[in-house]
Amino acid sequence: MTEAKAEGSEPTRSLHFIHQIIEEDNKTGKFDGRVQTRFPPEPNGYLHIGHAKSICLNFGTALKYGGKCNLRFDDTNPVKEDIEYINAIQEDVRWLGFQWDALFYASDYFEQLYQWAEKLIQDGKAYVCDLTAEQVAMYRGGLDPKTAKESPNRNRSVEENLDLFRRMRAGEFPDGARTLRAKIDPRAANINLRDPVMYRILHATHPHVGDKWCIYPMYDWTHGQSDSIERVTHSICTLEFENNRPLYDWYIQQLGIYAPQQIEFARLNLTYTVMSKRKLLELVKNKYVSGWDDPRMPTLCGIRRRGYTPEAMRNFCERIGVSKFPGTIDMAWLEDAVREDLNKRAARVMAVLKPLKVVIDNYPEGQTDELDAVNNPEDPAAGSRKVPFSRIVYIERDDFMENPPKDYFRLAPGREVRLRYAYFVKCVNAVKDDKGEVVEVHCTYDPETRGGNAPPDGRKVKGTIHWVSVAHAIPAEVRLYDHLFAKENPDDIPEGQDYKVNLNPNSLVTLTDARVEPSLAGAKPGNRYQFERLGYFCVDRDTEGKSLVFNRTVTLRDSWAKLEKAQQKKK
RNA sequence: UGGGGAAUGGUGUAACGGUAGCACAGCAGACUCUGGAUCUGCUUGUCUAGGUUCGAAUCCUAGUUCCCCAGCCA
Repeated sequence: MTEAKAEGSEPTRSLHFIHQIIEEDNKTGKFDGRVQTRFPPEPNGYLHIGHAKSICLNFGTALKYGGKCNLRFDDTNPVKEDIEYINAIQEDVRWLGFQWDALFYASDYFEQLYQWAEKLIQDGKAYVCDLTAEQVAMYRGGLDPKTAKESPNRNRSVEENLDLFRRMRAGEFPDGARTLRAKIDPRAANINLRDPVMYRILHATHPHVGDKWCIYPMYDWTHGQSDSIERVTHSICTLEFENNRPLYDWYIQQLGIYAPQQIEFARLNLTYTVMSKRKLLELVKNKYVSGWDDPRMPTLCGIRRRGYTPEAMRNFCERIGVSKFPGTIDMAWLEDAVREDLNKRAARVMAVLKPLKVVIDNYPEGQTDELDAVNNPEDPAAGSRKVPFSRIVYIERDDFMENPPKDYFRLAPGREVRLRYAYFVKCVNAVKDDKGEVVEVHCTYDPETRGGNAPPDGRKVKGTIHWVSVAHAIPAEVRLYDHLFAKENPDDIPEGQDYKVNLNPNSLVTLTDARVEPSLAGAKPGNRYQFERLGYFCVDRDTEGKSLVFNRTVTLRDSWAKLEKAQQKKK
């Protein structure tokens, strides 16, 4: 190894293959050093985490190279698209933290596209076909070109084609009666080149251009030229469009217009969820979830409601990288990304999810203490607050065990623990109901441990648990979320079954009897907190007036839970 | 069956003929008023077989496996 690292030189961070291509293009002057990308969603559904990867890539690339990135709706199919989606998509892109240079609609180019179509007809490069959809499929043959044959209408005269096409536009024919097809090669090895359909007849109202058209261009006839019109340099898209690139190139070449460079990358797959728009729509429509923004959904509005931050999302997209390998990323990465972000910024508070009453026998009745609690140990500027303490407190049910294993550090008969920020308490006895369930625990406290400090005798406790004062606590509803699907790969299903058999029946557990510390009074929807020792939570939009509703964004890392699980496995 | 792509630890991603690195997960330990955070250490990898070369994840040849395409969807 030579002295590769010159002193003072920046360690060069490695570029993924797309940025390598761009830097190479900039070096050779292919696009005069210009970099322009775009995010081109179809407004037929809500954006999901997979789109976030594309958004971060496209907008991030423009930002990195001082270029432009537009938002363009590829709205070529009015029967599936809707203004609801157009609005939601814009909101989601903004939430992620990006601002487009221009907002376009592919439908803005419909007239230009139509003119270009007439030009191809004039040049003998397109023809009107009378075959039905089924017939077209049959004539096109299977994957093997040997089974293909050409359309009987392939050699119509230019005049007849032009006349028919104009009458298609004029609305003379019913839906599906005819199509305009590119005259390329009926027996091409690449099936996309076997005289693809350019226009279909669709008497439908378009969400953006209304009833202006009754013929609509196919995506393939629209996408490349739209990029060309906008002068996109690097047209970044997902792998499945590799097969279509030769077709886009053909159109651009026949038209003799500016040619962007298409680069394909692998779309994002995540464990324990589905990303297909069709499936997400089905989950919403058939009420498997409460809506597009159900916090269990991988939609951007869903994870937003769940409490994820845009910073965490962008960081996640940065970390997973960009390549052409269609792998699946472990959901744990996403969770790690939010934890990392929220750890630095979320205020710590105490909340008891499943309350168990603790009476401190030797604490004076009617007395209240105001104890200092740190708001965020990761951020001294966050300051501190007062938390009220009194004779009866709630602790977490899971923090008491009558017959605990050795490595259980929490409260148990005869054991002493620290109540966070308050006192050491020692369990005297537990009171049970007729069913044998512990309903109340009695403790004594040590006044010398006020503030949670160790007593003069140097006594130590292994566990510190959280609590709220019964007299001061605020009731709250807490929604605990888990993976939407019970299997890493929801599509891993038994013969003849459906992916929905893998839905996780415990993906939502609602706790209606939680208590939170009084400082949370007046918390607003969207506010994020760390409930100490439990996880990160945010105030849900269902919160109204006094009734607080929290969503669990993600649990804290829990080495005790891990231990428990491991021990259960041993048994 | 035709065409287009891709293969590096459990997962994802670097290395561009010269020490296989990073992150997540996992394991062990330190520290701790969160079994949190932080810190330290560890396990695990170049699809296979040949070849070129002083030297191959990288170049060549052959094979294997996986993904995508047969909408008037995008």
